[in-house]
Amino acid sequence: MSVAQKSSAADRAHAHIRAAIMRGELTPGRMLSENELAATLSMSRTPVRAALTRLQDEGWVTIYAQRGALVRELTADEVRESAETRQALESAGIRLAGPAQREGLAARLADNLDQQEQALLGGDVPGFAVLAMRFHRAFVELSANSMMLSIYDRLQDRQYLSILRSADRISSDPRQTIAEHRILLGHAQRGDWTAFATALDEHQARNHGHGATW
Amino acid sequence: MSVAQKSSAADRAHAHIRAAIMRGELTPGRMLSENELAATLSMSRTPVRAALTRLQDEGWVTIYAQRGALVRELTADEVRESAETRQALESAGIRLAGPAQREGLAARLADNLDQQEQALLGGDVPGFAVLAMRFHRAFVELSANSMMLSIYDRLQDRQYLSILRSADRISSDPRQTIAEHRILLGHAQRGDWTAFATALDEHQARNHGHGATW
DNA sequence: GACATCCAACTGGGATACAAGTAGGGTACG
DNA sequence: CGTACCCTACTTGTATCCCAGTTGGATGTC
Repeated sequence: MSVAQKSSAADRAHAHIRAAIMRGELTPGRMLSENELAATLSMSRTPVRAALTRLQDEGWVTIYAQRGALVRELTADEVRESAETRQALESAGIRLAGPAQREGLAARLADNLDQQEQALLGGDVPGFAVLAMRFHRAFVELSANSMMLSIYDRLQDRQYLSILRSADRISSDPRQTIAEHRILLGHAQRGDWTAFATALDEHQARNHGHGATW
Repeated sequence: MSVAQKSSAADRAHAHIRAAIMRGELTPGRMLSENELAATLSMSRTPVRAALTRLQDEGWVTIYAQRGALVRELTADEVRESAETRQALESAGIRLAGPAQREGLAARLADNLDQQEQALLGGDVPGFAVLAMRFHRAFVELSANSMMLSIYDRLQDRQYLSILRSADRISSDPRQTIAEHRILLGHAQRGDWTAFATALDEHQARNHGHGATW
């Protein structure tokens, strides 16, 4: 499959705008014009429009009738609600996990944790954030439930920026975070899934409020 | 606010098609044409297209390029995954509930249960199904988390038909369902939320597999 | 009859044209 | 100077047009 997947103009527009927001080029409060976007992307308004409505469904922008699309700010409430929802799915993932799913978990978590430590030693905060996000995503993967996973991804995706920002705030004591992660890993290695679930709840409760989940 | 909310043609198209699917007029496997829909709705293809893409995002149809939009069938896997996800959110709702949210719960559940029994006595199975859905939705409402609630609504909404269908299958022993619901109510009335959460888990586990959650 | 081929009638994707609504600045008037 | 008004320059919403891809039946061939 070396041939590039032919994508529609609408998909390209969606990816472009979304990436620009994630990179921080398009900041909240910025007003987007269909004409302007169409011009920079060398396409007509039609696919741009489709992309914007999709971005609205995904929570990135708000479209005001006859006025334009506004890049949305994540409110504090939204961050909190999103974190709560993600935690709910993580807990469910643990509960739904069967032996087959649990099989390779400990090894993967251990590997991820090593990388987390290396990232911190190298001062790579964004790298650490991504790894921590993957660490938690692994719990939802346990569910073997693609619907849950897609919902989770959407939430985590949308929070990417604020998670990255909160990384700075938290980096004062990242060792504490990793220590808690290591406790989870220990339970997983021993196969004590009840203790694992309990520890995850506590871990989440401790992080409750700052928006990031790790 | 007696004036009817002015809605866009795209919104009308979306509501129309979605309602037709929910009513069972448009059955899975049916191929929808933009031209045909535009004609029956007396509008151009443009708003119809917007509606169809949105319906695709919501899981109602699948759009095949240059061929048309297919009304989707709910696969068994999808029903199972959806049920698991809904249960995850219900459990989270209970856990997140504060005293303020728990306040009126018992009364509301009791009222709902009375209506459930009346519906069954009257042989109103669809009515019973709707009431049972509301019963479970109440748990998610406890979370005071609008994001969770909207995700839950979308899942429940999409499963509406299969839930209604499974109502027939289950109606053989609806008293058992109501009895379990009454146990939950009892815990809520006593304020024993730990027992409530446990009973909910068991209740869900018992229903696991038939797609409906009640 | 079986099969390859072709072609016409569809499909949706995108570009463009037009309609309708909004916001804000300039202007006339008090 | 303040205020109401209006007009212009935007915006999105919808309609229409064109294009490329798909499909399935008619047709020709063996």
